[in-house]
Amino acid sequence: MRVRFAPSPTGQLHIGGARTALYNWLAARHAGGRFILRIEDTDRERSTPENIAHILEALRWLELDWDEAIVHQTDNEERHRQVLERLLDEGRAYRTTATGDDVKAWKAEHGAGRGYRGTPMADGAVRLHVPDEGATVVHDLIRGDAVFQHEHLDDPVIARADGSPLFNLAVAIDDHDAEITHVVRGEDHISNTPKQLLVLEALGAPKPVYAHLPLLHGPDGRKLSKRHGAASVQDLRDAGYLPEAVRNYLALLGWGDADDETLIPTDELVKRFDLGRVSKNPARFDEQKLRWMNGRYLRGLGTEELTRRIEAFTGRERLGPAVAISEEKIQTLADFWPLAGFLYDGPSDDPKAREKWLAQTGHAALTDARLALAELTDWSHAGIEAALGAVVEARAAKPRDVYQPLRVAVAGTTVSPGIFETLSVLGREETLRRIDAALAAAPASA
RNA sequence: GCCGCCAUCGUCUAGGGGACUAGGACGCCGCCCUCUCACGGCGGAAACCGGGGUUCGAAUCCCCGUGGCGGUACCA
Repeated sequence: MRVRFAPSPTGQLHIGGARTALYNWLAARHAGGRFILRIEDTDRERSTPENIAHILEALRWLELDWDEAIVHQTDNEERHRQVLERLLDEGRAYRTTATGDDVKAWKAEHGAGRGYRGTPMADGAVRLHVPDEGATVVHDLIRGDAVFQHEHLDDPVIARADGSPLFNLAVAIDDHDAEITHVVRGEDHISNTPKQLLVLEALGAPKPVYAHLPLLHGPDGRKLSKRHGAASVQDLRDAGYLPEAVRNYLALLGWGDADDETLIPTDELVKRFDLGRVSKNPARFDEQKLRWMNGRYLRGLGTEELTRRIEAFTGRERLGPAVAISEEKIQTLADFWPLAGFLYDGPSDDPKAREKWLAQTGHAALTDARLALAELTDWSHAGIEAALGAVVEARAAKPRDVYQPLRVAVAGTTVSPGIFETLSVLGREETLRRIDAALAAAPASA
């Protein structure tokens, strides 16, 4: 099996494109085949080196490795032109200056469902002759056979008037030259397929098997865009998702096997993946499920590895202790700093929290807690818990009435890792300093 | 308009004529755990687009309708 992922570098790698790449990669790895990367840069207006770099970066981040030298479609232009000449010489293609309006006019005369047939001219764009009789059948692993009656098909334009090859010509030739056996791509290409098949046929080339993937939509069923939050692989990375979680989630967006498992590590995905089991209906990208899944992967990493990832993500160092006490509370790498950053950068400022928890009884409870902590000799999770437990008991208070003021004093907010863990990581000195600052800022009389 | 693809809980899906009182996962709701937020555990609500066939029997097969999507470029 030889498959290819052939993005056109007109922007960042979108999530839909990432899934297409993943399915190609999974199919190749599953079969022990080859995964080839081809950049379709024949659209010179929109294809830029920056965009190519973005795509490669995204694929590397996803850890989808390709097996052969990257093919740039523009590098094959000579070959495309040669084939074009041959097609023209053999009378399988012709030139015509007919414009879109001409085609429309032609159809008004011959019927809307009738495929356009032009008259050969001395110059103009090149169109491929489509026979009037018969049909081209697309054999699709996912959908079965799709039949395209030739009478409905327009003679497709395969090159510009200047002889530069167009998409449907270039793709067919490149797939053939690269000996691609399975073309796995988005469903939006399904109606291009008969055109490419016709080119292949004119060339006398063998035909690959196709697998047209259902499209990916946003949560509202519309085209996925930045409006929905993450739309590109870069967005996903910046949002703190793990590549292994993204692979797992994307694999399940449009594919599932009989086992019904949800958490499937990549090596297992490779073992189970089957193009024939890809779903036919379009899927919506639902970030909630990705978040959940990412949390599971994140917690499965182990504290040490998770710390490395969070340090790389935040650009901060020595986060180990904070990561250890935050692990079970975060879903993404990006969740960490808002939750535990106060340990390093000082309490955040939440006036509402201070108002609610540091006035009157809160102030008194905090004062008692400070006393107990100041004399505590065993500054450990257990020691802190025992000391504060005694304060709760002595005040005949609810635990939260002692712990929340403390939390607000050291973290500045009402949400943080466990209070005993937090204090033990913070250390006695820093803890007392923060309590004093909180006490001073919110006098008991206030 | 024309050509084509698709149609199971809100979402992703399992289901390939009887095993379906339609299963799982996310999300949602409730309970438990609990110092906050989470994590975890337990339980619950929630779907076969409509109509015709075929068949002893249809979520599963066929047809029609409806709806959604894609294509319809001298873009890819």
